Amino acid sequence: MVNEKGKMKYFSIMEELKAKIVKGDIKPGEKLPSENELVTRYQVSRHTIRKALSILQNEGYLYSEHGKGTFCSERMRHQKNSKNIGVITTYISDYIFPRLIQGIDSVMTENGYSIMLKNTGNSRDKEARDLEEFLSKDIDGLIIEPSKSQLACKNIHLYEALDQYQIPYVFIQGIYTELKDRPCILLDDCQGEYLLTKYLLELGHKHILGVFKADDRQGIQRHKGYVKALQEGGLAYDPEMVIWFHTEDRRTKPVLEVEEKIRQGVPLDAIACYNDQIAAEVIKKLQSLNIRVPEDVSVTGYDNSYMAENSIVNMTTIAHPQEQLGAMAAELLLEQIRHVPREESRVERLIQPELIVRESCMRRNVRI
Amino acid sequence: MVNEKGKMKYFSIMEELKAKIVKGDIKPGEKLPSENELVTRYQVSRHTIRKALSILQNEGYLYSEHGKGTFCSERMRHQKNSKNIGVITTYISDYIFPRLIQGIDSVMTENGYSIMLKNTGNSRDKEARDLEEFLSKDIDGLIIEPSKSQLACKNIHLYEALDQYQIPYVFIQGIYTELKDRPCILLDDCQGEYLLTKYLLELGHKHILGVFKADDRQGIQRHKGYVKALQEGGLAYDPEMVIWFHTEDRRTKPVLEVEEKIRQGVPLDAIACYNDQIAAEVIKKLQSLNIRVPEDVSVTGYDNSYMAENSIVNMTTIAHPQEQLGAMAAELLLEQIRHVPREESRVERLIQPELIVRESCMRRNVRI
DNA sequence: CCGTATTTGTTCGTATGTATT
DNA sequence: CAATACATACGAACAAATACG
Repeated sequence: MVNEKGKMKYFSIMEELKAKIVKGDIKPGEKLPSENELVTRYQVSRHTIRKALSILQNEGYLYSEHGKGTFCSERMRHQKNSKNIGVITTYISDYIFPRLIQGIDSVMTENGYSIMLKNTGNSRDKEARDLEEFLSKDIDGLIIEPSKSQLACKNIHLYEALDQYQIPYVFIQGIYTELKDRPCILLDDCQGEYLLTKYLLELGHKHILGVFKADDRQGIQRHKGYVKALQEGGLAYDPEMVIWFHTEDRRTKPVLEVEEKIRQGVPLDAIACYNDQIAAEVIKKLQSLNIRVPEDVSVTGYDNSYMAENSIVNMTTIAHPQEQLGAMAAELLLEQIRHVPREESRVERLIQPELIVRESCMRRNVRI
Repeated sequence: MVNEKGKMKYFSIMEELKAKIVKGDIKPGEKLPSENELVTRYQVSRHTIRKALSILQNEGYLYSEHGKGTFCSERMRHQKNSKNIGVITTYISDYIFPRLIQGIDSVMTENGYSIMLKNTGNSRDKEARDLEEFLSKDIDGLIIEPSKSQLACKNIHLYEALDQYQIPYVFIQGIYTELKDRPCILLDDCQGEYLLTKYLLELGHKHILGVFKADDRQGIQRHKGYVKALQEGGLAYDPEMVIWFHTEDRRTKPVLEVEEKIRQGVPLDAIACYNDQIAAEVIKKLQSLNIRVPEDVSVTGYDNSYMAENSIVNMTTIAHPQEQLGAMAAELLLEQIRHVPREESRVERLIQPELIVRESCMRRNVRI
């Protein structure tokens, strides 16, 4: 009772038709092939076709008229000027999120827009559901923080649907490689980690352990900056000195592997962490191992979050202008909504990082 | 193809079942006869029965479980069906807000709702604008954290408008006295501050300075608990030992007045602060005055926010189940949307506080 | 206006799959 | 394991609305 995709026939037919409608292959008001045509096309019974169609009718994608045919609903076309915009973030944490939203909100409220909020938990499937949800509602624009931005995007068709409906959207923090040309506000993460690593090198560190996230753009870029600084500093890049982690194991792997390296006796005098959160956990772990920060090991964070300023050891980190980022994204989206051409855009799209020096790093006395 | 009543078989069967549900002959949660039983009862084919049932399922009257049966829904059909709900908070800070929203979001998303977010900056005028905005949009319900909940409410007419449009709403954190009977999720702030103050008294403190917010319910309630504990402990309540502040001067007044009291030489061995944020600032100020916490002065916070755990001194505070509060508010709102009567409500509305003891308080040696 | 073909709507019968008890 | 109940699927027939020559 299952087809090759492991789903019910009526369900996959329904999905296929829905995708065509969402993408615009079937346009509002257009007549669908008759039930009998669909029967021969899909090689299923009429009953199965009718089941698929009835779902789409219930969801409002289709309507049918007795004796005439089945048609794509008009109501699926979006009325502009709902004065709503959507925001999709990865997490609703107390880490970056609040100030980001604050920045978006202040600009958007000022311009008379309301914000609809969704989050993905950094899951692609949830992102797809959120996008479909927003596509079915009336929004004038969308700000999206991509989920797992470094992996190939499965949701391209949904973004293409946004294009088709002329709903502008702006990426923040990261961008899918398949959608590189879309408007986007990024932090120069490569440069940021470069500054941090260079700073560590200048303090005389020789064995800098890197801890980076493998499944988002930020992680890859920060790693790049780390490598660049090492090479400029004349130190060989050693893959053994880098710990990679993913969203799923972020709470355990980084700290455990740092501990492992130390137990193995790997020489290290500094740890460059993916962000403040990881840095805070690493510092706690080091202290529990009776390793002092910064006296024995220097640690750097990233983002300049509250943790960087309110932890046991105040961290050297990179400023993350969270609120500004939100405000800039909002302004860029407003430009898109107002069809301001690229040349006239007044929104800077690459934010330059700024090194914040606090007390988590200390000069090493280098003996030769 | 018409029966004696001039209607389709499936249609009249559907109507007959619907009438039974509406009348109460079939009660919520009750199991319907199996499809085959209905087949023999109505003398129609199983397909016809399924067609009738599927309509009622789509309208939300019924749901069916594979292998178990078909059941009458708990929920009644909602007329408004935008599947949007509004949330109005006072601030979008990284203090309470993120986890609160997280709790609301997880419940609401699970039930197919989208969240529209607005914040007031604790301003009544902004709250009025937000309410008007939501009234003009299509929302099925509203969760509101009142702004300056202790002052007389100027926006009653807007809440009455919500009543008129039958848009249910739920208050969190506080409630306007004029709207006391409305559904609401509160923390027992009086009891919370009572626990803290009692704890301080048990540690032998005799001069407990209170710092409270004057313009919201929480501040007033916490002050009440503070007074209650003092009186039970046999200490006279001294208004001079309480610092009141408002939203507008929250960033400066509390710390300045604490400093002032100390310079005046007012004897004090403990400070009970309105929340962790104030406590953190007070601790910083005390340390800058070379007063040690907790050796010289004990300090308590409130909310058990990240600050309580990640500051220079880990604070004794009251747990604020932020995420749970959000989830409970969301569930209460769903009950309102589904017209669940008060007696059948399964949402607790007063959250009991829990004392979290950390290192910001220390026993005093009392000499007599 | 009529007749025919097309298209959706309703109904029945039958068989098999799968979850629950 | 068997019985029960819902889920999916195919086939067939006829009704009712519509389109078109």
